[in-house]
Amino acid sequence: MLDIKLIRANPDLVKQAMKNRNKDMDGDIDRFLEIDKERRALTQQSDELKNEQNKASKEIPVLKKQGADTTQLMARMKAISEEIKGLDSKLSQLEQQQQEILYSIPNVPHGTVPVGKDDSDNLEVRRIGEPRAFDFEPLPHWEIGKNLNILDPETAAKVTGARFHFYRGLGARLERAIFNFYLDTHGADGYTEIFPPFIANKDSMTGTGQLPKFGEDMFKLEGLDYYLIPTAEVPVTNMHRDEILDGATLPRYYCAYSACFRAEAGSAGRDTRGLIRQHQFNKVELVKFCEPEKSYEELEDLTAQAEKVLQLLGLPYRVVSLSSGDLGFSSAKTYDLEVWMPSYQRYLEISSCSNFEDFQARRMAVRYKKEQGDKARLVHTLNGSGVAVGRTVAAILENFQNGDGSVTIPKVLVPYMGGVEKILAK
RNA sequence: GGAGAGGUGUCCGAGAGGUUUAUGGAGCUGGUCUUGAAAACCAGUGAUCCCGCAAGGGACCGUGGGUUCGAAUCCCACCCUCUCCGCCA
Repeated sequence: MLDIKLIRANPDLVKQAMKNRNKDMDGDIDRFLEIDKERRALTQQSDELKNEQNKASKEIPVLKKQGADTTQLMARMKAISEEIKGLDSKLSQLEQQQQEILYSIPNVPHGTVPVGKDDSDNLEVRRIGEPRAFDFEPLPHWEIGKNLNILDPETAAKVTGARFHFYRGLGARLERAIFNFYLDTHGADGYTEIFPPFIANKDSMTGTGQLPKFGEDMFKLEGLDYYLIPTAEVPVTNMHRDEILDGATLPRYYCAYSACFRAEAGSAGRDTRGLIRQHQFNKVELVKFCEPEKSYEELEDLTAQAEKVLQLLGLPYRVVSLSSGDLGFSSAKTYDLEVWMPSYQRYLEISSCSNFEDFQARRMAVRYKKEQGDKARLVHTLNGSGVAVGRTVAAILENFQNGDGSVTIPKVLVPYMGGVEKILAK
């Protein structure tokens, strides 16, 4: 949610920012400003009447004690009370309309974000590692998984439906090894480990920006205002909703494992094979709360933290800065980490690290005070995948496959695999 | 799931239709006293949000409705916490 004052003071800046996102919102913004004007005028009227009402409420008992007749005054107050009721109901209507528009406006991209229409305008920032030259024909991970009997989408289709997987044996163990390795690595670097609920309520989903706009991408529990979380970002960021944090405790770093659930109504037909696009997948998420002045420094640091695990695994990847047209709704700036996938013959997103500035904090009312007695200010929130686990399995299977059909386990994972160094072909 | 109790400012805690635009503590800030500290005493402060250049005004006692000239206080619905019982990993 943007600052109303920013829209009021700088409507053209916001309009241009939306155009950079490929969204013409001129009409919405103009309507927003009209409502704002009317709302403020009515607020003033209502406040004046309430002032009169408050004064009368104090006079009436005094007059009564003196034995004076208050019927005439009370009759007049009755009329004022009706008038206030009318104004306030009109006001709450206006507020709701204004809120609706406000919730539909995405964040303003940061000045360093490349302006562009979609992912083809994303800017490659750096490339780490070399895609491997195979001396045999590499297989896609779903075939490797089938050959090694460690990935089983068919049984999952029977038990649940399309876009779910059973992992079996060393495959299941590999999944578990990866997120344990991620948690340990981030934990050692100062991120407090969190194990969150996998279900969150409507207020939380609104706080991080999934609602009201993207409800159809989520699984909602029948008859309840509860949703399966699409990412641990939701419960972890909402931990501090409606709180005023002590500035001395900032920045705060959290890491959390969770299963993630995505309905992804619009993605039918894409990446239908393998682990790339599932309704349920595992992810370790990094979340930060910090002072506004530090958030871009923290974004670089957060991105480096996510990169660290890819480097330790030895996976080749690149970092891209998303263009204004490809940026997520709540984000002011995002770096994607893309891992090399031999079967796709290109880099594929495995992590997304974003600075939301105060966009989420304003929705959630997360503030801080640097010193006691200071005015409360909104924090900046950031998060990034550190990183997606299912896609890591896919990347490991493909990048570290051998000519004999086996897959070599990266050294850092061997202890987590109970000493297993290779998954051998049957 | 059943029964009971309760949600008030940073914390504890009063208040049960009208001089409460929330009593009183604790805390915090400053001071007196003291070699220094503690204690005691004095004064100040009292969350947060909205409108306004300001003066000022308004909102806020779990949330949302309602009754009333007037609601923390009465009524209705919902949410949450605690205790006991049941069930369960």
